[in-house]
Amino acid sequence: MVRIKDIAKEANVSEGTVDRVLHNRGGVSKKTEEKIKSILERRNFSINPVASALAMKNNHSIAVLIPEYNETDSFWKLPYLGLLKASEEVKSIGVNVTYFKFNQYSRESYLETFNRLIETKPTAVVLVPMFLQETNLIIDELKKIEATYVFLNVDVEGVDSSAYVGQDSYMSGYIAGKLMKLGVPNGFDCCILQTSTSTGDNQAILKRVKGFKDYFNTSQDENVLHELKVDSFSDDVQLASSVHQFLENNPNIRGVFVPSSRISAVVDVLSDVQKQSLCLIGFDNTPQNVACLKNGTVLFLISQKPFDQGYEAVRIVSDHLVKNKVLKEKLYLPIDILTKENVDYNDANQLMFEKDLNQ
Amino acid sequence: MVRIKDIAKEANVSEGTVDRVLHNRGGVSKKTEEKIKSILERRNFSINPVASALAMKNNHSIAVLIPEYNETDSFWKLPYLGLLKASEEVKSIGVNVTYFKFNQYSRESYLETFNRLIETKPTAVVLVPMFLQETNLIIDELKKIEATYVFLNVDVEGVDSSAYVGQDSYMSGYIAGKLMKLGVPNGFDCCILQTSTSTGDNQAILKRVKGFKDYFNTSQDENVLHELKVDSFSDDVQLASSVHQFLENNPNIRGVFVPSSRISAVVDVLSDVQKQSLCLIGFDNTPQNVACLKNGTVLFLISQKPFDQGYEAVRIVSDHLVKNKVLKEKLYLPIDILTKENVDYNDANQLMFEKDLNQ
DNA sequence: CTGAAAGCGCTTACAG
DNA sequence: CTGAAAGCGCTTACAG
Repeated sequence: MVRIKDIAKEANVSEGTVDRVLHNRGGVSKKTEEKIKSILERRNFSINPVASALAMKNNHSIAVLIPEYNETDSFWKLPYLGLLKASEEVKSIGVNVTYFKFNQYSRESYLETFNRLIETKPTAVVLVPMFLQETNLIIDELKKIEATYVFLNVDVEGVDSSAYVGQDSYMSGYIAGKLMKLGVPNGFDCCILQTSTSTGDNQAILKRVKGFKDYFNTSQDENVLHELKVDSFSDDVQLASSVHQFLENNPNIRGVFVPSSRISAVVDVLSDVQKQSLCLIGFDNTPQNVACLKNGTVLFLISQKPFDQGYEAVRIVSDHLVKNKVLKEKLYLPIDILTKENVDYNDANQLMFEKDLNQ
Repeated sequence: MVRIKDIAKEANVSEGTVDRVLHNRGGVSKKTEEKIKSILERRNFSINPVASALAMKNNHSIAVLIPEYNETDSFWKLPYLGLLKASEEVKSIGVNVTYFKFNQYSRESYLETFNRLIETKPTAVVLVPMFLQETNLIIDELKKIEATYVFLNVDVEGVDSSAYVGQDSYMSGYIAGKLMKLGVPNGFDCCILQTSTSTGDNQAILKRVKGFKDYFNTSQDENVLHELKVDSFSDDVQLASSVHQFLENNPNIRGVFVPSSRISAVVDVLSDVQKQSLCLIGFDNTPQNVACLKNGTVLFLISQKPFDQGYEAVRIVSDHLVKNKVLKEKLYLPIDILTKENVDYNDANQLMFEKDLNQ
């Protein structure tokens, strides 16, 4: 390993001078600068980030603003684990990550939690921008203190952000459309099943639906596309009656697309015959959905790679803070197509990390 | 931040003694040990990994034995880039990675390159075990020097290894079978198209074919499965004549499965009508294959995630060396289903890394 | 069983 | 414009 000391000796200068050209701090004569640069190049020098971090007492801090999760509402667990994994890794380059969890159904909680966050004066912020109006307030604050901030999982249009880490929702819906066409025999119909009320991550769902429809409309085969809106996925009885009535009225339907993460709720209210005859496609690898995939009722799930989203968000921000890498505006994660057969292979990384956690 | 120095002062001992109890190095009286431990606890001390890494001069070395690549035969480029990315990251925890490239068609090159590698006395080795007999010799050597070694991309049965990073080939073929069933209308036939001669990664291909057939046999629909073996994918003229003759003799065929990475060669010899009417499914996201996916001739590609394979191999070995994490025996990477629509999102990581390289 | 000191490779004042 | 020296927090011999 080539050290600054080695470069300095070869150039007949002090280590301080090498450091000055390495970081463009100026105050070095053109001549020595050139000389040092050429030696740097030739010896293929690269700074030792560990020593650098130690000397600088690198105390970058990333604060994360993310919804809390629990047993029944566990979607945010996976992004959180991904964040945690990256946090552990970046510790060794002097980056400290702290978490602030809010209630995703409460604007007050969102804002209040952010206020606690901002008091810690982080150098960068990773946030899930749940509520548009409040997010605008937050962004104003962040700009004031000149913090880098990246959006995680939810991309808000019309709001500047340093970067976004998540999925291209439109395209993921488009792909769901393609898979649906494959799963439903020609001449039969499909439907899109969603709630009529809006929830937090509505934005993504709207885009998925748009993508899905667009695929249907551009494709030449003629399958009719119906739409069913229900009040809630949580009220079993009502959901059951809406779905059954709808399917009776439209006996030609052979495919159901659920653009939210709640397809398992739909499966729960279907009869065995319906499970057999319908091609079901949904989103997100929640435990419940994965169970439906494995028992064969759901044919495909599109995964957002939530674990990876969290992981990448912390990584790119760290690399930006420590190594001055440019933040990519949009970091779109893979659109995973999950089937019964490949789902178990899909989160080796995440499983390994969870295992480590329990040790 | 609480430092060792602070703990030492409070306990009226030297920093060295605190270090001894932190790492259970022994040689500390029961009494002082207890005292220090309680202070550690109370002050909620945790070691600064940056300083630790620097002081330890962590000088682990990983040597990688991997096939070389070039323009036409570029499969190994992606694993290499993945290895490179991880190498950069683990530098900061004191791990150095060096590369040794061999000619994948020459046993002599394989063995001779390994001999050069072993002279550098690496603490761990990542290798692509191309030739069975030679691999056995290599493993013997590695055991002698007690080096950790992990297999990359190719898993060799009947040979001990510390770990394997790659795909579950059988299952990936099985999934190809499932997708083929979706793409081919009921009542029509399919065929598996492969070379009759064996090549290096034959093992994987055999397992894919087995998986594919198994899916066909367990599924209730009746599509007949044919097989066509050709001499080589490189001889266009001959390939064209074999394929055309075969398709004429079996006009009922609507799907072609190519279990190697060469489906693009098959596409090149098909007529426009054939391209239209056949459902084509292949392996690996080589540039040529991706082009076929994008222009719509190939419906699905199964990806091995070659970039990630390289990346993970270096990461797990590093974590093993530095953090004493146990090596997972089999690290199966996701079985990616690629379509025209999602292929561009699939290697954001790899593309970002390539961009960084060029800066 | 314990301490004092040097060193890991880089950065940061300070002096000139 | 440049150098010498101290320091980041931990680890490693070495001496006792």
